[in-house]
Amino acid sequence: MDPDVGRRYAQEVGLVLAQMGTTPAFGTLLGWLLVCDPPRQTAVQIREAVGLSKASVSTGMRALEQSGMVRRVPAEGRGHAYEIHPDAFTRAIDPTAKMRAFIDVMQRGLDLMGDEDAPQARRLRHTRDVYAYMIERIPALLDEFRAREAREEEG
Amino acid sequence: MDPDVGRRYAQEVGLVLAQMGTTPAFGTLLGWLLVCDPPRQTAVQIREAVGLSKASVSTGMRALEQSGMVRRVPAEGRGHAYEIHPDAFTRAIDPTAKMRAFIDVMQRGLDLMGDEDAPQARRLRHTRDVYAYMIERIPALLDEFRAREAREEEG
DNA sequence: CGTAAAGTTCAAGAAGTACTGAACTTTACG
DNA sequence: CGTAAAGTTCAGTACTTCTTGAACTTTACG
Repeated sequence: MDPDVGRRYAQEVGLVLAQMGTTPAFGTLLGWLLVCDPPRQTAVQIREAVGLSKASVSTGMRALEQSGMVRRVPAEGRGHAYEIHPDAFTRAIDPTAKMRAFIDVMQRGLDLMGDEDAPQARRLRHTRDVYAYMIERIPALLDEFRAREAREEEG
Repeated sequence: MDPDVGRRYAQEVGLVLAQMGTTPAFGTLLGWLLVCDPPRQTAVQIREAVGLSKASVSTGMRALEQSGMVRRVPAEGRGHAYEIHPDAFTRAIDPTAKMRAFIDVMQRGLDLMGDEDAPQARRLRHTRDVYAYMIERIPALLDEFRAREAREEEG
């Protein structure tokens, strides 16, 4: 991929991720690691590729590391390189996070009301229960996908 | 529920929703409509309850209406009242929205690469496919929940 | 049909946040 | 072991975005 195209794509990913609450820089770095060639790159390479400051690369890469999406690997010469985890998104970006937050705030409302079975609690109960059900079922879906993926790689 | 407790709870909901990209005022209004008694309230009542300006209530309620979470109902006397839809959250807050955004940006990366089967495209492909699979299966989960809910109301 | 309440719109101020330059610490080559 | 590259930290700046007061339009009661 053309380096210029890659840089712009990384920024696109940055925008998408930013709309989900990360900083643009965080998403840009992730976007670059998603498409870069070779897949392992040093901070200096990344910096030159995406055009962020040394400070932003340092802070952003640490956040990516802590979130478990990216890992450090030894590099020849000085410093170290970074590599995105193959299924970084499924590992770190929990699609049920939003639902959990809803469940929590609904439950808190029910606690404040005191009587969970009161008619006025219905609005809160319904929302809590829908999301609780979804979250309960989603892990099985992920397992199914992994099984299907494994089957395809054999066959 | 104590009016003061209700107001503070509405603000809590506002904070939770704000972390998902809405304005705090939007979430606060929604939070109030979740727990208020009576469930139908005029803009003036809402304004007094949550302590937002007339302007914020007006703008916020319109957004809630357009998102389909809240509907206007005729009020006695002047003006009109608002009422939250029983399953406002499941209707309007699509838990797959985030996944769709990821699928789109992964696909765009694959398009830029040209060759979808290239080894360097693997990182993009994997993420796209996981989320596509999840989205495909989630509607069935919602149906299951509704069926279960209907069964419980009979029994 | 006049008037006051209800509702809308928008410019301006306030508040929060992300990026970076610069100073500092750590690392490792020669 | 000196030095230069690599990496970290943080205060300041630039930017975006939410809220609101105020002026305006619409509604409906008397």
